[in-house]
Amino acid sequence: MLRIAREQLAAGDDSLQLNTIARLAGVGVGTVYRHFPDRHALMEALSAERFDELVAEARAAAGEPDAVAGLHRLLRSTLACLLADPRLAAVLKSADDAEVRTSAMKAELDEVVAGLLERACRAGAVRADVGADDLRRLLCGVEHAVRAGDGDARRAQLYLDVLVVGLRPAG
Amino acid sequence: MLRIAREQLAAGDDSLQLNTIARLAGVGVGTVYRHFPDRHALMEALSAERFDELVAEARAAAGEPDAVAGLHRLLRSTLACLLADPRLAAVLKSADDAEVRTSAMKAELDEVVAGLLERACRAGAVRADVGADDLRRLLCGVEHAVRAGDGDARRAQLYLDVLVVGLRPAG
Amino acid sequence: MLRIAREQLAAGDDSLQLNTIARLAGVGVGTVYRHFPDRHALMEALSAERFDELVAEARAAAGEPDAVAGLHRLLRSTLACLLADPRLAAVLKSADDAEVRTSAMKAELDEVVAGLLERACRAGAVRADVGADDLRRLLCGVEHAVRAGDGDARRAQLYLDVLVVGLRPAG
Amino acid sequence: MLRIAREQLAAGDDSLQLNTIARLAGVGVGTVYRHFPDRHALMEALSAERFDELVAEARAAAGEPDAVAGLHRLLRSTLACLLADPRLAAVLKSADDAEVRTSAMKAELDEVVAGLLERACRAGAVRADVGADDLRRLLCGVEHAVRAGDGDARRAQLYLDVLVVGLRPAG
DNA sequence: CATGAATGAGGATTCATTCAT
DNA sequence: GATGAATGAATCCTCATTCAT
Repeated sequence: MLRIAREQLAAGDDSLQLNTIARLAGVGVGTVYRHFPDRHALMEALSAERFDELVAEARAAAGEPDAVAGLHRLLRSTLACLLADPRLAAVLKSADDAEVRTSAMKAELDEVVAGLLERACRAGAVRADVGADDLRRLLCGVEHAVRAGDGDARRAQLYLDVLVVGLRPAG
Repeated sequence: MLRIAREQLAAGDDSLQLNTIARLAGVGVGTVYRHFPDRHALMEALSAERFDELVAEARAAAGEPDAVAGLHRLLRSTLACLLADPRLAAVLKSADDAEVRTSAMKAELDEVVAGLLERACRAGAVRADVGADDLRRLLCGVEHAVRAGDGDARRAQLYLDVLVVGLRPAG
Repeated sequence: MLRIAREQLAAGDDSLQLNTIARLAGVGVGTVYRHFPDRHALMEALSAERFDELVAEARAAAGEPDAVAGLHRLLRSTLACLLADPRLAAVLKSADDAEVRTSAMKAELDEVVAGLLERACRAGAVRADVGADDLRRLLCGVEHAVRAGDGDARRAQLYLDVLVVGLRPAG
Repeated sequence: MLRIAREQLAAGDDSLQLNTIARLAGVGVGTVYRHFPDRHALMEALSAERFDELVAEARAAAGEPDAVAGLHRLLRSTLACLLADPRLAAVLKSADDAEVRTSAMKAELDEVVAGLLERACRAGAVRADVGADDLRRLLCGVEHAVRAGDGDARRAQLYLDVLVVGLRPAG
């Protein structure tokens, strides 16, 4: 069922029609509705797996001895995740979650990132007034900027660079 | 008619239904369709005025003797415009325009910004591999980041700061 | 639902609007669309019953010992069917069918008619260069001619007569 | 204006939208409406020229010394006209005319044909119970039959043949 | 007499959602 | 719990027609 939904998205159909998914998945519409009350819930479910990967990546980055290297790794891998799955970006941005698990993962991510940020800050690589939430929003912004143009992948590196430099304490 | 559309948007209705607008404006649906073949055209029309202001601001910023000060002013005013009118941001991002005038204004803006960027680059405030198009996309990204959270206006200043610093030549 | 559609047609409304039918039938529009994707499908469904009768009649006519009498009977009964239900004539004319069943019935009809034609041909009542398809088209033509005037039923007999005579081998 | 309409029809657009014609013709919609109150009037105007040709042909056919040869010529040329211009066929079938001129031409045609028919009848080539009106309707029927299939031109000759033979006194 | 902007009834179609089986 | 037929509000858009200029 999720597989079908993913295939639909991959095929360029962003509408995520529950009816269509049900038909393609060979199950009744009601069944889909039972599992995912609305499209938002479906979206969260769709991105949950990637979200897991994202958190794992973040945790690994936070585990690096060198905080600055860890931060760079975090930024890079997070952006990669966001670009790989637009759904994930949407979930990350959205203020209200359909599933508690999503909220929990967000909190977990923020906690991990906050820890890394603090270390990076003490190392002088990041200004003090930037929090985990800011970082999330800024990364979503970069994702947005990358997506705005044609699919030129080299821009992703440039924009990420701008963010890395921009995060340094001003002066 | 545009007034009604703006009121609708102000009232939180982003759907921009041509039918509804027609009804509220007291004109026939056909009239709306005559003026704006589709929603995109309407959106461009809605933002055209602001776009004018934006270009004027950009021209003023580009006219400043100090290129760096000019650039900062450009970034600040552009972000302000984008935040003031979500439609403008959408038009700025979109790759294909409904009206030629919109494309013309985009070209004009890019030209003005490109000139300023070059000067700022020679002054050492901006890395050489960032073009007018990149700046536009990055600003849209910042707008996105600002909008992502609750309406905390102070974040706008922070994110803009990050962009300004991030644009400096790395190293 | 089909009943309502038939009533509409009987009432002189040839537009077969799916919306109207839904309303009158007391079912949702979607229901009608589920059953009949477009008007053509509805038309085929409407005429399917009569088409059955037509095929049965044709089969009976083909079963007559005297091929010539059978052919006359076939022409007479077919024309009667076409005049009784304009939908049936339309379906018979149309090149592409919505339902496979319709195509199957057409093929069946043609087969039966082709057999009878051959016998009648051998009996000297029909020229050799007229096929089942031609007969179908000619009958539709006669139907058209009958309908062209005011509803003078006597003309039907005359025009059918012209066809019968016209089918004879020239000379 | 008529030229534009004809071009539209030639291009396969049978809708004959007065608005479109006006736009393409570079005149106001009102102007079109002034000349042709409705689509029927336009259609008649469009076919008037052909109708002239048809009447001229009929007159020529009626003028032939040999009534039978004349009748055959009449049938052949009329069918050719009908096949050349679907509008003409529609006008010929329609019971009520928008313009008096159309009715006049119909009357004229019928008169000419009636005369020829009577001569052909006396010559034994046509049954007595077929009038000019019947002939018109039968020819429209043949046109219909020809059009029903793919554009196989050879069928036209066959069906016309069937009509010619069918018109002979039975027996 | 020409114009063409404005009209808005009308018709087609979709799709989220329910609920009896 | 699963099903999927039924629902019908909602939306889109067209186009014949009018009438003030």
